[in-house]
Amino acid sequence: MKYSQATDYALHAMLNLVASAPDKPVGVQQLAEKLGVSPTYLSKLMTKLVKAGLIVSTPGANGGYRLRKAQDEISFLHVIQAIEGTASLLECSLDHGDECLIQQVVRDAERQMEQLLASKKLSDVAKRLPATD
Amino acid sequence: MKYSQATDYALHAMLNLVASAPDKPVGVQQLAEKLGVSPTYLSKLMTKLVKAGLIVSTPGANGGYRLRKAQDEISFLHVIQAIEGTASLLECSLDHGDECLIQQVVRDAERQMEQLLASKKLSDVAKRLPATD
DNA sequence: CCATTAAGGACTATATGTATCTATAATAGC
DNA sequence: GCTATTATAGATACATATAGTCCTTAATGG
Repeated sequence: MKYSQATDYALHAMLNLVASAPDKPVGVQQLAEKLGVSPTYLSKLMTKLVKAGLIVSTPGANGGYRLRKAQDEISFLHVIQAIEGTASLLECSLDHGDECLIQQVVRDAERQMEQLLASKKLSDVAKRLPATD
Repeated sequence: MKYSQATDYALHAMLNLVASAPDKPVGVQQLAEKLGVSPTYLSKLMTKLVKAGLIVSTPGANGGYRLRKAQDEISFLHVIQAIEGTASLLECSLDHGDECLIQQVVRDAERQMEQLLASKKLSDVAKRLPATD
């Protein structure tokens, strides 16, 4: 089980936005160049982040993306779920009367992980960053 | 991000083995019937569990599968990793000098989840089971 | 020897992830 | 209003992973 590569791109793109001036939008071109991804592909991922309410986009000349909220209000979980979705890790395929005990265990574990990912904000990592990332 | 359906099958199959007599092997036919999966497909999953050292198989008449260790020594993590593998949740695609901070956060969260999954044994669920599962 | 059962290889189908290209819409600056 | 710039959306293509089938081989018990 792995996160998609898109999630990795998205997280790095978000950190780039954090490192940029908060008032000046960053274009997908610049972002794509830093991450070494194709602009058109990254563009789709950015759109997902927009729809998730994490960033805002402004089209047109001098347009681009910027954070919608403060960097200490955006968690890793926010970004990850914007890309990966919020589906549960394990869906029981059987139908044994009540709730599946196996499913419950896995969901507990999942919640544990999500709790940590929700507590980690972009600012936690950004403050330990050099110039690029 | 989701576990494959195969993981769900494997976990349920293991619990079935736990619920069965410890000396008498259970055939893939019976297991498949209970889980509602095709025997040939389930067979491949069982083989993975064998190779992971969780169960032993005996071919031939009256053959089948049985646990290799006690049920309180087999964790959810064992079963899950036997099917899903042990690859890390997020692999950083960039090469920024030192270790990627994003990756570190995700790995911490992953470890958190694995720790809980490792602490949950088959016996923890088995003792709260009715007849079937 | 024969019936039974697991293991393994080849193969197919479907879904998902990773893109690319083109067209459309919105915005800033002139 | 015109033009350049930039995000959005749709169609398409390709690779990989998942889910599943079928057939053959090997091992075991009676």
